[in-house]
Amino acid sequence: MTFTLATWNINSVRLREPLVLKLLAEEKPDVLCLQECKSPVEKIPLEGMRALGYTHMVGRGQKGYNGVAIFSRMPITEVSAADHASLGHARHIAGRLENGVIIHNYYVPAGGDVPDREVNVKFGQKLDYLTEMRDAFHGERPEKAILVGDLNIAPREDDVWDHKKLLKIVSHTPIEVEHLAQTQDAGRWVDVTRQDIPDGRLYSWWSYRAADWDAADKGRRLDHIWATPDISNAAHSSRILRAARGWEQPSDHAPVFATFDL
DNA sequence: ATGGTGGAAAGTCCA
Repeated sequence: MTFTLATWNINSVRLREPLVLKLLAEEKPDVLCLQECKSPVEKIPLEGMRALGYTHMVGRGQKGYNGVAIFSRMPITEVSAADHASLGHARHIAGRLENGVIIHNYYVPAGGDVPDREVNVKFGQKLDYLTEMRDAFHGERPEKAILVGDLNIAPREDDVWDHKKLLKIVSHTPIEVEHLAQTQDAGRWVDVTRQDIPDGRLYSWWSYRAADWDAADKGRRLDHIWATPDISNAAHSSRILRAARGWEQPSDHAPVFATFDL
C-alpha cells in the first residue's frame, strides 16, 4: 500500500478553505495534516473536502488560536490528543490508519520574540512543551508512526537563510535545536524530508513581513515529517510545494509532502 | 530598538 501525506500550517482553515481544496484537488495527498486551523473543531468546513473524497477527519480546535486536524481519504481513528506543558491549547492530535500506522500532528508553540525564559514566558513554554514531547516518546517508544507538523524550529544551518544571523532568533537558537534533537532522539524519529533531500537549503515558511518573499527568499524550514525507523525506509518523494506560498491570500507556510510504500 | 504583514475577533493577542 502506498500513501502520500502532506502537512501544512494553514493559518485559518475557514479563511483558506479554497486553498485547502485546491491543494487536495491538484496534489491528491491521501492524508492532509493541518495546523493553526484557528477554529473550534465543529466549525471546521467539511463539505468541500468530503466532496473530494476526504470523508474522514480527526482534530482538536479552539476559538481563534491554534487547532490541528487530519483529513484522510482512508478511515482514521483518533488515538490521543496531548496537552503538553498544560497550556490548554489545541496543539496535538494523533490518529491511526487501518494499516496500523499512527500519525501524530503537532503545532509546537512559536515561543514569542525573546529567546530567554526569564523575560519571556512563551519561550519557556515552548521549551517545556518540547521536553514533555520528549518524555512522552521516551516513556513509550513509538512504532510504525509518523510525526508531522509545524514544529516552529529550523534545526539545521541549511534550514535557514542565514545561520549566523538567526542564532539569536527564536526558531533557530541552539537551546531550541537541542530540545528538538532530544525529542527526535527519544522517539528514534528519522527526519524523512532530510533523508530524501540531504543537501541544500530547504524552507517551508516565509514571513508575511518581507516586501518580496520570493525574491528575498529569507525562509526557514519549520514544518517537518518524521517517521520511526521501522517504516522510515518506506518513505520517498519528499517535497515542499513552494508555489503554494504564492497562491492568492496565502498561508505563510508551504505544504510539505512525503510518500510511504507500506 | 523598531517595524514590517496577516488572522481572529472586537480588546488586543498571537504569529
